[in-house]
Amino acid sequence: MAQLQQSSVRNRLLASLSRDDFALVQPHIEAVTFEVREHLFRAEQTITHVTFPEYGIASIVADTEEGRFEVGMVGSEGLVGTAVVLGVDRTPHTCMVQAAGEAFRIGVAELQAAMDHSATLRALLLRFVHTFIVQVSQTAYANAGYSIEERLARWLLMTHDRLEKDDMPVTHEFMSVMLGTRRPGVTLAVQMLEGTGVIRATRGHVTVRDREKLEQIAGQAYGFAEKEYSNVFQFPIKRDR
Amino acid sequence: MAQLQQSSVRNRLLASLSRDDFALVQPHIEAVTFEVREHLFRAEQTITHVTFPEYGIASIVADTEEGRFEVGMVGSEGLVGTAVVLGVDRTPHTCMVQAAGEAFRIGVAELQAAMDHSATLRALLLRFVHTFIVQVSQTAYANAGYSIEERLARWLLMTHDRLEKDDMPVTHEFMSVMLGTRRPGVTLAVQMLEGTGVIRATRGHVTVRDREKLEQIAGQAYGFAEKEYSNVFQFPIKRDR
DNA sequence: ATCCTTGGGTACGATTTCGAACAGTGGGCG
DNA sequence: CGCCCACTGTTCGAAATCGTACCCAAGGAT
Repeated sequence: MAQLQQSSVRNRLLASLSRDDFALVQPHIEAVTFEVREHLFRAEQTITHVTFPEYGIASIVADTEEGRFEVGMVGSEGLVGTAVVLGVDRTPHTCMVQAAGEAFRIGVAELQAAMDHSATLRALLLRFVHTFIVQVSQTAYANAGYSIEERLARWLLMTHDRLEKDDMPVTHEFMSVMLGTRRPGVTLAVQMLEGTGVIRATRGHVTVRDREKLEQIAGQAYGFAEKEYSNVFQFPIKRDR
Repeated sequence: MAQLQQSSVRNRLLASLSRDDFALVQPHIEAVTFEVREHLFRAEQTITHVTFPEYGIASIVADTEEGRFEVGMVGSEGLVGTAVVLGVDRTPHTCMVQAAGEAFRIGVAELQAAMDHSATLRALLLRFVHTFIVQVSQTAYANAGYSIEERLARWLLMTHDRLEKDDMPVTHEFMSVMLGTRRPGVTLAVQMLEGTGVIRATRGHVTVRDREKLEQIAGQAYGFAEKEYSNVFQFPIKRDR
């Protein structure tokens, strides 16, 4: 494979590395593609790689005896495998692909070595972990006090932030798992959102039509994690396009 | 002040440090006491210290325009100020004392320097951050799918884990803020728990009487964060006593 | 063109929680 | 000793969500 050029990297973290830090990890990076429903790692299994998405979205879900539900999502703004960055090579969480895409990944040992070697690399990755904690805590907040419609609005916004198109291929069933509610509840919420014209829904697809109004509907359920990300990194989660 | 001996430290993280790592931070440690409702740091304000509780409990709460609610709690098993450990000196969260106690604390710059210097110190503190992420994600999980009674049971268990006595000084009002529900809902939940004999409630106090049954009531809402902690550290959150 | 699987729409009673009052009451304080 | 107030108990209608079931429709597969 031709040597990877940093300038062609879309992932915000990799793209933000200093020249030296990029040179440190570059030899160990490999390009991969991932498909919907694929698992990047499973609960309680040893994690082998840390993944930096280029396109697509990965969901971090908690697996319990009573089903799974989403605690966070990561696209090209971040990395998958925060546990590894924190020095733990397994976690009770599972990582599942929510939207197919491409990514760069690096082996656990190689990343650990690079992080031990470079304080600036370490600092960058740890700052992302901080923003991820805020994201998870906002999930907790949204689950505690917001209606299904508001939480769905939040989820659609977060997905929209991480995709290039306004059209997202998702089913009601899938969204109900992500939100931790029943499927008919999602159907009603979708209809309400569609009624106000902020989205259009067809079989297996949701299209965002009025993002601003969608943010109004989501209210405080959406926003503070995204604000924290841009505070910490000086650029927003959602890229201009 | 007489030189602090590691052997007399109760905080699990400080106590787990290697002799060398402890010597590294020891000169910068100062002992403090904290009172109920005191703030260790406030949302969006610069954090000056990282705190290692010896006794008592700190709550990490998210502050929003529509009130606050708890995303996690920390006692002598951990540290307060994960953002600093991750290289960020402010956060959108607020830290409030839930149960009065004592703690050791260290200035941000001194801790940063020590962490830069010692990979093993860094590794220990980062492992705690990992367990904290799992705790927050379990809060998200509990909020999504469990009744007030179950969530209250979880909260009481978590508090019980971090106190030395079975008696906790808390009001319904306080618990309702922590859980993000209305106060009368807590009153009902308390009565239900009291009815089955697992707790005894008096004005401003809750006493745990049957911890095992309380765990049964909490079900999956409690447990996986605690399991992860003991996985990572090889000792449980709750100390024998 | 037809089948059949998957996804979406609907219904309905049961249950939980909300929102907003208002009424007791324990115990510290003057 | 009695007042006062924070804390607890209770009520009630409204709203949201649940649990469960059944039917319809789209669109790929054969």
